[in-house]
Amino acid sequence: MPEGHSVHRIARQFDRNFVGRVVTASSPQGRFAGGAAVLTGRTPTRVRAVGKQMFLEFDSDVWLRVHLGIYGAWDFAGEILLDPTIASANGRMGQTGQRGTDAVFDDAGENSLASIGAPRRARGAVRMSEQTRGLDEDLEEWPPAVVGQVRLRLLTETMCADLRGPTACQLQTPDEMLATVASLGPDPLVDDPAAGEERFLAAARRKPTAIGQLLMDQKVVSGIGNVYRAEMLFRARLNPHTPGREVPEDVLRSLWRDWVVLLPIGVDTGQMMTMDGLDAESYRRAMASRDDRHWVYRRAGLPCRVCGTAIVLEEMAARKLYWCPRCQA
DNA sequence: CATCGATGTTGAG
DNA sequence: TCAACCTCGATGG
Repeated sequence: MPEGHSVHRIARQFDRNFVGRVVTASSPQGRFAGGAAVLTGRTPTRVRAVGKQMFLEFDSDVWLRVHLGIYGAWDFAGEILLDPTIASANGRMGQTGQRGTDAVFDDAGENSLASIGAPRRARGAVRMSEQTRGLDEDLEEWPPAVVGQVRLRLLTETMCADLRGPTACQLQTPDEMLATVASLGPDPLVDDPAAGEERFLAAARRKPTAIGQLLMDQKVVSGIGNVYRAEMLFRARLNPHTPGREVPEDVLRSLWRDWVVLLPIGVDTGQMMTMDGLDAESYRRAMASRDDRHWVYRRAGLPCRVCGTAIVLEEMAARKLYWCPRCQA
């Protein structure tokens, strides 16, 4: 489920909490036992996020590549050092350095600092109920009990990161990591924006493929998923079926520049906020509820926020596509 | 309790 | 084009 913004947020958490600290790695589920054995005793040295993929380097010259796919998520627990550059949507950002309680039990779902990736609303709720029953803080387990299917657990003295449900979790050599990165389209937070714009333009122009599919193609541009795709097309008032080669160059450039704007907002807020020009009350509502956050995504049959026409839902390349047939005619 | 669906990608046919 | 992958919260009976 995570689009590019989530991966950059996760990378920042690893940079803050794991880089420079020796880890113990394990695969409670067993499906990454070999990789965990290789990582144990090593120290993360740096982290890269490109599009929807994260690369964590360990000494020496071992890279962990993780792609969360549609189900994956990282759960963090322990004395989480919050990254000062990212905010928590529910305002608990300021409560740093606490084990368990606030950060872990944050129930903000996709916005939670404790769980980034697929929404994990109930996880926090479950533990909340235990706490409500009077769970003594001293009895909190460390390391935390494994819950569910954990592919990879990375443990430092103070932090625990559990990876579950990834599409990809593998070790790479430096060359393999570089080859993977080279296969990906430009990412506004990795590439120089001007250079990225040219790369995007070169990959999208002259293509017979619908722009709605090109935006989802990670070789064309990195990090855009189904939500940002639909929203960016609406913001550009562009028909999703327009072949890339028929999209005017200045419109293609504006699509890239819109991604340059939207991605950092997503990284900073933890939400795919794609509406702008809102008054204070509308903005508050949009940040509070996903139903009020988007122009067209998940709004099938509802009136377009601009023209009132019913939002269309159709399948494009086996993914749900939402758009306004009037605004995006 | 069973079934469905999701912010994704790969590879077979 | 479509099934498979993989996890779990939401939904419905």
